[in-house]
Amino acid sequence: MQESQINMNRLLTPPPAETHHAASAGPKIDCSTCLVGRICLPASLTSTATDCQMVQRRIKIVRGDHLYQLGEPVGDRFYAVRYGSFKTYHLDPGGLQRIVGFHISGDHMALDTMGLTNHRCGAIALEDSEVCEISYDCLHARREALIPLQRHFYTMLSKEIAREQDAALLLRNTRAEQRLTAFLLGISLRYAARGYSSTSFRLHMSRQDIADFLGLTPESVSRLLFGLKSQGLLEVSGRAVTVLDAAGLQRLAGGYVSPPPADEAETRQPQLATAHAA
Amino acid sequence: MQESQINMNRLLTPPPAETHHAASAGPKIDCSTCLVGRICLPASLTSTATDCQMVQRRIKIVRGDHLYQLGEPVGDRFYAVRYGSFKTYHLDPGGLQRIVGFHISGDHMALDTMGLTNHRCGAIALEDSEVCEISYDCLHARREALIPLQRHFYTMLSKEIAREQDAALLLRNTRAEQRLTAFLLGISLRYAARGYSSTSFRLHMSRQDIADFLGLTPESVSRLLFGLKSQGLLEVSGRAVTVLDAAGLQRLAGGYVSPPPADEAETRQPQLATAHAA
DNA sequence: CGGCCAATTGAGGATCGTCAAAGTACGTGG
DNA sequence: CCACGTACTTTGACGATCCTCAATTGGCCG
Repeated sequence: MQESQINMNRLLTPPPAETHHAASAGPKIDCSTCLVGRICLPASLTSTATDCQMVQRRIKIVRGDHLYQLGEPVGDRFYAVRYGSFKTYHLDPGGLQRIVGFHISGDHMALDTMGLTNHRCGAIALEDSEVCEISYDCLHARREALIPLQRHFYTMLSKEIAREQDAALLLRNTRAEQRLTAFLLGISLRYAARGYSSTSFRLHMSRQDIADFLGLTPESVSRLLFGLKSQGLLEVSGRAVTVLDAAGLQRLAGGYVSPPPADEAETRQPQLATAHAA
Repeated sequence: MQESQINMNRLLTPPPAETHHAASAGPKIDCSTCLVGRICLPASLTSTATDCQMVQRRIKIVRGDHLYQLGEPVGDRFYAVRYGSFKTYHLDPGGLQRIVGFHISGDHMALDTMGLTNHRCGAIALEDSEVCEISYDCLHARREALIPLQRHFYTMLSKEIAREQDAALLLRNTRAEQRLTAFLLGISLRYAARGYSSTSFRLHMSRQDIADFLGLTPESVSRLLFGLKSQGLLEVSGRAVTVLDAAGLQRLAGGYVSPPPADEAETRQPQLATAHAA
């Protein structure tokens, strides 16, 4: 966590009503007087938020600095942007930084970490900014007191978000062949995790559905499958698929898997590999 | 909700241990004997799940039938696939069905509806399948008793998922120009919602970041911006943007917006259009 | 003023979509 | 059991989109 007091590049950032000039842990932070309160929180909840000290402190981040690092342990908190803007990113399988999204005032960040132990994304300030740090404690008596079932529920939600992020990552950064390969490998892995054969399975969806999911056309899917067949990587007959060379497919997929298995993909270690520019 | 007793296309679906042949609301459903229990739930939680009657009933769905419809009101429940497979879809701005994802045994569905009132996606069985219906009630004493702050928190998470889904939708189905336009309009809308000018603003991120986020190259972004400029739709100078013809941009974006504003995109009414089966 | 990074511009080419048609699987009905 | 119709899948030719590579311009900071 970084803080600072310098401020520049303030084209769109009106000076906040009253700013504490460091990570301020003042007695009580009043959400009802916050200029972005109506975006960040329903009006009916601002007084509640103030009462239970939802915002524990405000943090200033200098342009270019991290609010939180990728892989960093998650504290029991998330953030709301008070002013300024951020980008969040994660690393693709090649270890390159890839944008997940942009966040401006009123937006929330690190919501996807609720059920995780480490940050999946890093957050960098695009300009000098300030965020409100919000603790989960105000939402539950105490996080440690969460019943395991609830905890698991949160984890599921976080992974749902992670799944969508990974799907978007794949769509943004890969070519058709790589995308399809990653898709097939994903299916294979998921079946394997459930005790089915990972090398011989049936695609229950149509080519149209696969194409749609991968941002392609059915014709392309068909041609690409033929291509993989020609390379001796798999056997395809209609919807029946047999993986012949899993390692070869892995190589083609280049570390991507889509969609990730439902519950078995823990915080993955981004391993460095061949780097290719955008 | 549909149920049936016929079963076919069972290439990958071993007969579940003991199957109730309709939507069965038997006294207690035992998760510890379920074959997918280890995928769907941590082993340490299966007995807890059984005790608090987490799974209220099991539902059979015939191939091609909906588990839930798009736009349908959300009951306080979500689903786990017991066997079979599903696709989830939503409609693009043109009203066409677009795949969100595929789900096989052990996967969860409708998790993204926790904080919503209506289903954002429809779910269709790709083969004869069975799901476990799980109530939120086991996670909290009673959903109605949720404190407003918690409710809002859930809503935020759901919208986070929705945001990611929409981003993926955009990436899959649009061309570069449409994508960039949708991006700019999204920025504009978000600024407007925060009281800033929606017609004149500054892009705080680099062209590289924009390109990365949209699955393009910086060169393309640059060219496309020039194109929009040539069409008289906006004025660009470095990172400063002035929208000249918002209506024209809307037309180009074709109903897409990326990313959706943080909190103002409520449950959209899906208009029925061409439907095509699995 | 000079250096560095970001942004632009240009030329060429690979990828993948579009359109059209033929082939195949599957379920239905005779 | 076989014929038929429908929907899905494959195959082919062509073209647009967008990436790649390279060089130039512009802006910001020391």
